Amino acid sequence: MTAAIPGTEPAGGTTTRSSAGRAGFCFPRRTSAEMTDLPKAYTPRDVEGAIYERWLAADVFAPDGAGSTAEPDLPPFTIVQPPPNITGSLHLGHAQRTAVEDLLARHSRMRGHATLFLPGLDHASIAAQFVLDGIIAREGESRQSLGRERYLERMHAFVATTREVMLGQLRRVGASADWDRLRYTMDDVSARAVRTAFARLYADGLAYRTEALVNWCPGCRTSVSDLEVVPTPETGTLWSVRYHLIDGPTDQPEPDPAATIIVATTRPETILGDTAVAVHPDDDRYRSLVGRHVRIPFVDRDVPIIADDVVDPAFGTGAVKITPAHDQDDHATGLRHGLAAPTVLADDATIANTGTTFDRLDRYEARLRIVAELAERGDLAGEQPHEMIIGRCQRSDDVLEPRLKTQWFIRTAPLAERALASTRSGRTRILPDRFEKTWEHWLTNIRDWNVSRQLWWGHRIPAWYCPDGHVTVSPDQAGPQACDVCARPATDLQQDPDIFDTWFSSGLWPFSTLGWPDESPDLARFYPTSVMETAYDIIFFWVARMMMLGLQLTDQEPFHTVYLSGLIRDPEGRKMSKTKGNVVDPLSVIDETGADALRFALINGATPGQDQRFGSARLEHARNFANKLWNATRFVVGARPATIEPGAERHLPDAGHLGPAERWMLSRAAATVEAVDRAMAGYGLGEVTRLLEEAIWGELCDQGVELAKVRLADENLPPATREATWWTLVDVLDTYLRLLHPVMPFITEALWAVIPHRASDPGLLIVARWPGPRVGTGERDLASEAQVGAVLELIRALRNARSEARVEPATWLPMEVAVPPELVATFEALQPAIERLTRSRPLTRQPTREALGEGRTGDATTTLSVVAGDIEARIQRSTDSADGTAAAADLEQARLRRELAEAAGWLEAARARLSDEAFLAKAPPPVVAGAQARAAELEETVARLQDRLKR
RNA sequence: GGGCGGUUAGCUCAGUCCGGUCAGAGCGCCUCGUUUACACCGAGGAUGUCGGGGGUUCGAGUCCCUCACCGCCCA
Repeated sequence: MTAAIPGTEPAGGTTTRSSAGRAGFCFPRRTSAEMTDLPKAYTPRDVEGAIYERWLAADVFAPDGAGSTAEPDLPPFTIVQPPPNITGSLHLGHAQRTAVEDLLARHSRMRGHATLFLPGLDHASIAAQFVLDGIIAREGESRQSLGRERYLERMHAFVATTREVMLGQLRRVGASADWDRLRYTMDDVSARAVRTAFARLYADGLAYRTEALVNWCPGCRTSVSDLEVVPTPETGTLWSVRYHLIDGPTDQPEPDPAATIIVATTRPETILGDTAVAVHPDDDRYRSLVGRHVRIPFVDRDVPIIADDVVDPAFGTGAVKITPAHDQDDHATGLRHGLAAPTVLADDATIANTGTTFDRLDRYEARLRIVAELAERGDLAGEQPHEMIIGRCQRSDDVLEPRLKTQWFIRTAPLAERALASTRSGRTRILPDRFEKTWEHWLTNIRDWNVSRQLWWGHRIPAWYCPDGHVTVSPDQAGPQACDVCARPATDLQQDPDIFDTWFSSGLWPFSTLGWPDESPDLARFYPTSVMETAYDIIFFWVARMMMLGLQLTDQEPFHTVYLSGLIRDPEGRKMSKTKGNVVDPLSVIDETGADALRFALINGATPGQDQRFGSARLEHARNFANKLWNATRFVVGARPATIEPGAERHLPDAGHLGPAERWMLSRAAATVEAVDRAMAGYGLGEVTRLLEEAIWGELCDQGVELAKVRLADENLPPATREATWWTLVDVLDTYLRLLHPVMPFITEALWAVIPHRASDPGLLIVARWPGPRVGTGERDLASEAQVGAVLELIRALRNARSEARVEPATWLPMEVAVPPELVATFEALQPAIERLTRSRPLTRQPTREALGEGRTGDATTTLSVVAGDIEARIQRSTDSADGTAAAADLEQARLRRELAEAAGWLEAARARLSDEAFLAKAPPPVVAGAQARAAELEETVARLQDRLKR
């Protein structure tokens, strides 16, 4: 079995085993000499690309791929990726979400579920147009100058390039997605789903077309939904304008210069569209004026003074102008009072159709001119700064205009009701659950959803209008044959020029990706999906609409769990944004530290729904952890006893030859499996990484390996003993590589390839089994954990004492130790390791504490006393060196006094507790017993320390 | 105005659901150290009245009330 292929080579190496399923994508087995040729430091760059290629070649991503090891009896697991916008490149937030999704997918795959991680991209109509408009503007072109057809050609070319960039990024992050099922919100299947969905909603009376006040963005030249309005506090001006009264609408040619009513407004330019002045019905100041009329300046329109409850008498003068076509509240007032609603703003927010000299002026310029002219006429009664909230466009930041438009709306009330029922009943669960409150509030107050967009890039609304105004909605790609109402031929019909809000196709995503509206095999098998992962800031855009449309159109919850990630912020806690210049490119991070480190760093700090700051410290820590794991594996692989053949098939360590340290390691690994399973079950992903870091770095590397080294190096031990130790290390390492794989897929796959496997293992870790009953590390062994734990505690205490006494770390000193009977066997078995780790030689075990010899080597000035639990030890300092000076004795005395003070403090607290009769009477017995045991232990420790200090 | 989250070691954060060795981790800092896996390392150390106040309880970062500050969402 020779395979002199460097570890960094991609696929193509020989395999040592011949199971048909794994041939061709197995890492080459190497001889011992070659194994230790693993580079000293982990260089992700050298392995990640090759490993990803290997996964692809093995066809392990797809639930039904050739390399799949899914068990047919288990239900499938589906996670449909919320598609990122195709407008450019992925940012850290995308990387984080992909890491979480991929983690869930890999975990489920290893547990034997047929796992579909379905990737996709979103056409993002308004966002994409915004980006493309910027690009063509630099070429001196515009949407209008190109025309719809050429504009869309440009768009297709643009997204063709960004698409490849983004898919490349997803692969670099390590997404184990089924690329053959890659979907795009503008592909043919999605288009058909959109048409069908809309036609069904229309047929069910849930889609309707009406003239209504919409949020209009003059920059984007389209309406936007309520969700896309960003309320922005600004300091504006509140102008007071004098309106002149006339006796009636027609009978008085000129207003009375003396009789006026003063209205307050922040938007003087909309005066041109005023159709009333409103006051509160109970406002005595104006009671007599209600029913009279005023003449609107510039347009000379005579309008009534009306009384309405919505007017706040405390606002401004208590009288307000009413502009139904350009203000949400005024619109409602206008409807109540049957007022006309003349539109005075064009799509680009210039003044229009007023017949005044202000026509074609921009809204802000018109405002200034109007204010100036009012002042000139003496009708400006005052102006003052005014704090207000104005709506801006989420995309372009333009100030939005309420405008009357005829558009399509989705009736949300019945849909929201079903979505609420799902979460209330627990059929769909939102994590963290506090977001269910937000969810409730939003869905109970939801308004109808405006889905028309006056854009070009997106799904065209499949509605046709005949010259008589009849509406025909058709799901057919070719459109209707004839008008549904009057049967006019299709040639007489005009399709609605508008497209759908992007989020309409997003709402269909969990099932349109699986073939809906067809009853496709994928839909039958993978729908409803399992988990929807997304950032909490788009719970309404995405999750709510998927739930509403999913329930309405498929009669099923589209997913049973919603996992809401927090947002990634910069080290100062600010949102990352291009304008702030604090965005981090995930690819540059991956280039520097590897995808695994990035993933670990992103998941390590993650608590569901909680934002996290991301900085280099976190990342370096993750990289160091990867390197630690790399080197631990390097050690294990290189430490193979000569009696084990290179490439030998893996088997469990021989129980008869296990020492305490081995049993401890196996038990700790079993404990970690349990803890990780618990954390995973609760989606505590950050907890998973913490557990694994502690188990791998804190236990296996810092303690397990250190204990094992001594046995492995001991030529006097029988081969079977050393073999058992090595197989233990292999077994534990194998377990941890499996547990860590969903978080750090590349390095674990690379390392797993160089440790021995069982015949039943597949050739790749990605499809190997998650540790558990079938592939476990055995049972917990609590006795071994406690005994070895006591010895580890002794080692810590000895090192501590030496360090505090400023003993040179390299100095070997004689030690005597008294060990309680129940620990003797463990102690003796670990004695060589204890000697080595504490630099104690010769180490003499005394039968009792009393036998610990003061008298043997001298007095207290040359002895360090160590008390660790039930074990007590004396380190004999050499009298012929500086260690034996009076200064050293002082240090020892000081150390003992400190330890005594600490123990005495604890003891005092414990006694106080036990002397509290209420505690004894009311606390549960186990707690009392625990307190008593602790007090006894502390008494013993205090006594021993006092004893040492007396001598 | 309503709702939610945060406030724990110099910094970044776990721990709060299910009250009793929970006062933790990493980074930073200090002291040592080239023991053949790893200096992307090891051994050791210092630092916190767990935001303030009140309450419940034998016992409270942990439960309740209240206040303050920071942030987010909704209106």
